Amino acid sequence: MSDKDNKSYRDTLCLPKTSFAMKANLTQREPQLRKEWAKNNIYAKTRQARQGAPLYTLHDGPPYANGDIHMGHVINKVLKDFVIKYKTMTGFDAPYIPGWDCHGLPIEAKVFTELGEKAKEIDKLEIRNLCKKYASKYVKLQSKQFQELGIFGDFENPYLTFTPRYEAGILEVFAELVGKGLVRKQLKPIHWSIGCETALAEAELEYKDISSPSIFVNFPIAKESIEKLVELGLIERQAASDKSRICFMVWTTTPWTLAANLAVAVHPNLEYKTISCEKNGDKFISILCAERLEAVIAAGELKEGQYTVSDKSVKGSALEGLRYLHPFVENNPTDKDAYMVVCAQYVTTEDGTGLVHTAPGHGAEDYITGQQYELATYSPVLSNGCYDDTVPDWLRGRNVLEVDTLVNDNLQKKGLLFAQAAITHSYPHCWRSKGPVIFRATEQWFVSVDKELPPAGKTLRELAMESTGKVRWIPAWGQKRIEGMLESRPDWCISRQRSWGLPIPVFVNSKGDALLTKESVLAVAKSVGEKGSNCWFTDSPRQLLGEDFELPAGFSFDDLQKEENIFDVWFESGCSWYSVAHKAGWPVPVDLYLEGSDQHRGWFQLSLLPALGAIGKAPFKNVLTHGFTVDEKGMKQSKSLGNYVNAQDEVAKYGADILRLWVASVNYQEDVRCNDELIGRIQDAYRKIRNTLRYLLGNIDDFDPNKNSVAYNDMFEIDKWALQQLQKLIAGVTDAYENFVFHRVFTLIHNFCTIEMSSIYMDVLKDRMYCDPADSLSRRSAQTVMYKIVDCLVRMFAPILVHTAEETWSVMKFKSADEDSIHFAEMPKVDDSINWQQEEPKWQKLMELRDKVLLALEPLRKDKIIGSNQESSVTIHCDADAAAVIKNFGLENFTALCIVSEIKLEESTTETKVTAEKSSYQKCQRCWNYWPTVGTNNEYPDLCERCVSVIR
RNA sequence: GGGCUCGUAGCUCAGUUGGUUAGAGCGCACGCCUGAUAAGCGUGAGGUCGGAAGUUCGACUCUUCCCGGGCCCA
Repeated sequence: MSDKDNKSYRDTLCLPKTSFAMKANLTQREPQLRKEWAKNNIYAKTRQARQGAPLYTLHDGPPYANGDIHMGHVINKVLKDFVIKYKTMTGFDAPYIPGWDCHGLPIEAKVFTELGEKAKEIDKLEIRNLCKKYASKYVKLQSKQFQELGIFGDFENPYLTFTPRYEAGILEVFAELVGKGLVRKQLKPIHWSIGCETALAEAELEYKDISSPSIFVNFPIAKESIEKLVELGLIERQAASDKSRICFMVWTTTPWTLAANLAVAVHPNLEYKTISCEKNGDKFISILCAERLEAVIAAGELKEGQYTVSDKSVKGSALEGLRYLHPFVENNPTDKDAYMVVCAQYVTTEDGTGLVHTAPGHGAEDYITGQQYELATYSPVLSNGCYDDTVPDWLRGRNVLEVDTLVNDNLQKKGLLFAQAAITHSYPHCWRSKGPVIFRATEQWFVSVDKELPPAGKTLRELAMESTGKVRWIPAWGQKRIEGMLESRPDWCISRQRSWGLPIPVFVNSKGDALLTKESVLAVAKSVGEKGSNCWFTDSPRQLLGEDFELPAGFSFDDLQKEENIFDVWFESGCSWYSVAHKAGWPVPVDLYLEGSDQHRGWFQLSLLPALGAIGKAPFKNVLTHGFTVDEKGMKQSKSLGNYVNAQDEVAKYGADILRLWVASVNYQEDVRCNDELIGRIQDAYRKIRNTLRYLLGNIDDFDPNKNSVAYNDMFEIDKWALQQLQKLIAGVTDAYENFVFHRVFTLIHNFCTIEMSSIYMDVLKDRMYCDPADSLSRRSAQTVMYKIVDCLVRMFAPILVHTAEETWSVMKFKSADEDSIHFAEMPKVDDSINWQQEEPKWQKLMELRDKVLLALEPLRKDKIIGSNQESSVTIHCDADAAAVIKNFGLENFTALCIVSEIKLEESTTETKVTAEKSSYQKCQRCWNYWPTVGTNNEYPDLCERCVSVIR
């Protein structure tokens, strides 16, 4: 038999035929598909297709409009797209309105950097316009990059936080909070540039090493507190009455802040001792942390014998409440308590004395401690860096950066300066004036979280804590996390002293009274909604509020100034549930917020608070979070570490569907390991799915479901099995999608393609599909099933492999639904008439037997007795049970299932055993089976009976 | 330093309320096929479940501590 003859039989076979290419060529095919989608307005059409259907609202959290998108964006947006597409395919009207966070310092800072020297001459409005331009540029860029991932949405009409409509919404929410009395003004220390006389944000600080004074200062303890120390046993009674001065020893590197000292902080759990010594003729007993003794002795250059240390020690908590005298301020300048020991967790033993000089008006931690102990936020420093009149006269009007020597001399004279030196340390400087930055308390606007608000009479914090139980958090620990944050969060400082943002609409009169009422805010909201927030800078108060606005008592338009604070951008994005969702007509709470787990503190919390304040409800029903991308070792990714994965590069290299499949393959609830290799590996899985489709499509090329379908009951057993497996798959995939467990969708589909399809069903089917007559029941039975499988598979992975699904849909000759795009189609549902559970035990036994058969062939193959399975003849020595299973199934069917030429059954009492040998029959040159009928036909001596009948 | 969280084969994932020799797919190795062919099939080797201690008759599953990550704070 020559090759040529073989060829002639080849032509009598029904081999797979399809235009669906094996090679995906995603990077070229995908852009073409997207062009088609754009041309056909795919998103608008999806919405039309679901008009009137129940809404499913996923509200997009706005990414910051700066820079290229990265892998974090990819995960976030692709997950959202999975949800939107899945919900659409299950019959919901699932709109997606993408948004961008456009205001804020990073953009303003970039614009300043780009301007360079020119920045100083440019006015606020011009800066704002440049910022708007900058933000718009990146909105456009990111929008394009998102769409390149195959994401559908209203990218023509995204929400941008700088638009008048959005800004007005923020003010409308703010008005509610104002109306409920939640907004108040309070002093708070912030970074202050003396050179620029302006507040600075963290991002505007440059850290430089400078030399600062390092001084150890004794704060004399008040008489009544000395008595307590005696009671504690830390001070001996005799010592208390002799001429020693008993002090708390503190350490500082900013002597100028001593003028604003209001407290001394200790760590409640550290041990404190006394050191007694004589220095410069003064006798001291100083209290300090036991662990710092050695360092302090060294700093004071005390020699052995010049000092004694107490044996007794007390915990810091025992010192709480003890009082001292300020070293140079005679009377407490504030209207609140001062000059006592307080406890703070941040006190360390790394430097200093373990007693921390605390000036609530001049330090972040000091401020928090001050709040806890109800101290004043005392900051006797003017905007130009000079002391005000509340300090001792020898400091008044002096620049705080030039008084270190004065302070030291004063302390020296009083004998309170234990030691002084210089240290070099990193210290923040202003990025523009380059001078050192100070902490200075300024008036800021706050949203109170502990003030009761009408009508419930509960605080925002209480409402927030109650609301978390009503939200479904995915994963569930999100609830604990956000509750922890809500429990401990301070009042929300919503004001910033910048240009690029929405102004806080506060007016002040010359007496310094602020005009901020629900009505005034709503009046400004109207102006802003019409003209945009630039009007705050261009219009007069009268214009902003409107001619008919009724000013409250004490205010007149002739005496009204505008404040120039802007909102914290978090307040802006925290109002999106109103500015976007509510204004789009969606019911609030919306169905789903879906962001990275950092947003528990960020967007989730800061959307929850305004919503509770304004409407008394959380803005979301479900909150789903995902983890962060890390490198292959699980470490944080960064450009500087060199383990950064560039999202654009990956899309360009592999195509969007590969990235999307990768997102679907990982458990996003945890950190996601990610590098080029890991993404590249997903291509294998993609190819398996693609080839499975290709094979199925190739085998139904001549199948018209309307004409050739076979009823379930008339099908071959293995075809029924395949349909049963499909139902099982649909059930699993549906459940996984419903619960947002996309990696289970991936695993289920991938395993289905690999095991049920490729390695079992499609392999078993070859003989029937290729060799039986084209229009035979056996082929039509299998084709009915394969058609159904393609149809269901493509729908099930459509939300993930958006391009490949569309491509598949387009090559399907007979579509089961008359939709132009797979993305309008519906998800398959389980066919309840097919009871797959019932058949499972039977099939499990059959498959186990099949495995035993296949295993028995291996030795023959190894010994080169057979090559393919078809060359073998198998004998199964099986128990009655197994024999029954096989007989019931049909020996012929089982032989086909194993793809061998012959199986003989021999009942045996022992354990089931399979033996195999080379078939004694001849090989049919058409179907390659070794069957007894080969050679029985004279006309075709090289064919089996079946093949003879087919080619006749 | 604090809150939350994660750590099962090379990779991605399963492992119900603690209970037989810890599973799957991929990858890898070896072999087969050459009528899915830059495809397809089979077989096999890989984990003692981050580490230690404890509770228990019995723990990957519970407790404590430690190590190493991540997010958010300080």
